[in-house]
Amino acid sequence: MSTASSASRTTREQIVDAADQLFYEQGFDSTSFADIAATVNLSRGNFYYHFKTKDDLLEAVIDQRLRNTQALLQQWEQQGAQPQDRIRCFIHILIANQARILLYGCPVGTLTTELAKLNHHALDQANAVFTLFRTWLRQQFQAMGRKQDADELAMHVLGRSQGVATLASAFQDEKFLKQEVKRLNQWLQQCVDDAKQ
Amino acid sequence: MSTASSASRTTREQIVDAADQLFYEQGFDSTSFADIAATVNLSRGNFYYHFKTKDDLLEAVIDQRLRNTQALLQQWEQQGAQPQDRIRCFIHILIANQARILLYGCPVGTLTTELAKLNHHALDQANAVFTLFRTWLRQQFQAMGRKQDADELAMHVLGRSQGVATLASAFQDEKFLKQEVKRLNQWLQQCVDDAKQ
DNA sequence: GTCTATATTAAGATAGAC
DNA sequence: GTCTATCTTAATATAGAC
Repeated sequence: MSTASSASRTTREQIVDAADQLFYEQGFDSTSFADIAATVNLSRGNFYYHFKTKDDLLEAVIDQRLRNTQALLQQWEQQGAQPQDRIRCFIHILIANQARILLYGCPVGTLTTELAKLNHHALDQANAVFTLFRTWLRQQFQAMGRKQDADELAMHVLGRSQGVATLASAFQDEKFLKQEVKRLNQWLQQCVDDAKQ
Repeated sequence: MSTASSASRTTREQIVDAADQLFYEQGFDSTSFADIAATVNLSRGNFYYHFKTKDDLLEAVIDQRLRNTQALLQQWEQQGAQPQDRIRCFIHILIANQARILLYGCPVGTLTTELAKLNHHALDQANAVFTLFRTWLRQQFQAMGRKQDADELAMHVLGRSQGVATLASAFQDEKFLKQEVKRLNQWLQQCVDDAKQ
């Protein structure tokens, strides 16, 4: 079996990647093994050699999302000189991922919402992706000097982003998305100015 | 067949009510006819006398939601003396429906998100509920004197509410919900003050 | 590690008696 | 208008050959 550092991905990795994308585009429940098998050119039967159940596959997908999110946050940590610059990196994902957000909403929010309705045991694991963003954002606001209300501000930014993704997707409204990103950046600048006093 | 004004609801009305609630709690796709039939004490077979397909039932549910929303907006129109008071009625549904929002999120946002992923033809109809709120909110901001950016403000309020519902549900966080309602009301007051100048 | 064939289950939908 | 019984389909999951 090849390692993660190998040039070509293992079948297992291909399955997880395909599932990750399809769960985002079609939802977890309505994505069948047949859909995934077709994407990676694999027979349905062979599927179960890699994952015993669909829930096992979901866990692998969420684990991958958790790792990818942590890598992304570390990257932003390098990119932004000031904490407010790093928070702007977060806000900017709405622009960077605009096309997919308009079509499928936020990958984190839509999955947690679906799993909550399905009463699925993997819900806590899916919510952990939100917690990664929340904790990271809180650290940035703390670094900005907002010790008292850093978590409240983190949740505010996270919530605003969720709302933008949901409505932009519902109305297929790129202009709204850009307007709200501008508003969020203005709000953030106000935070910076307030902290300076 | 009894009329809508009859004291006891028709079987059809009972089915729509049960489906309305279950689609909200469990999602449209994962709610089966068996679930609904059990709720209204009806056999699965008899179901098809009232609705030919599950999609027909969905359309009836959304139609009911559209009518209920219009009635709600008319009610708020009466309740609030000033347009800002009426907008506060809208913001206040986050508090009034808090328990259900914490468990199941926003009924409008979660349905449109699900139908978008299912590529369901009833998506436009479901989005029309959003449009009812949007148009009504826009009218209130126009009445406040914000002729130029009334629609942008309406979308902003709608988006903020969506974000609050999504995150409050994910984190089961009543405190966050209340904080954000407070912030939203403060933001609205700022709008009122700006308009007076 | 991958394949084909098949078992199992659940859900949407129909037929026909009452 | 409601019932029971049944059809059909699709999806998860398994068995066993290669």
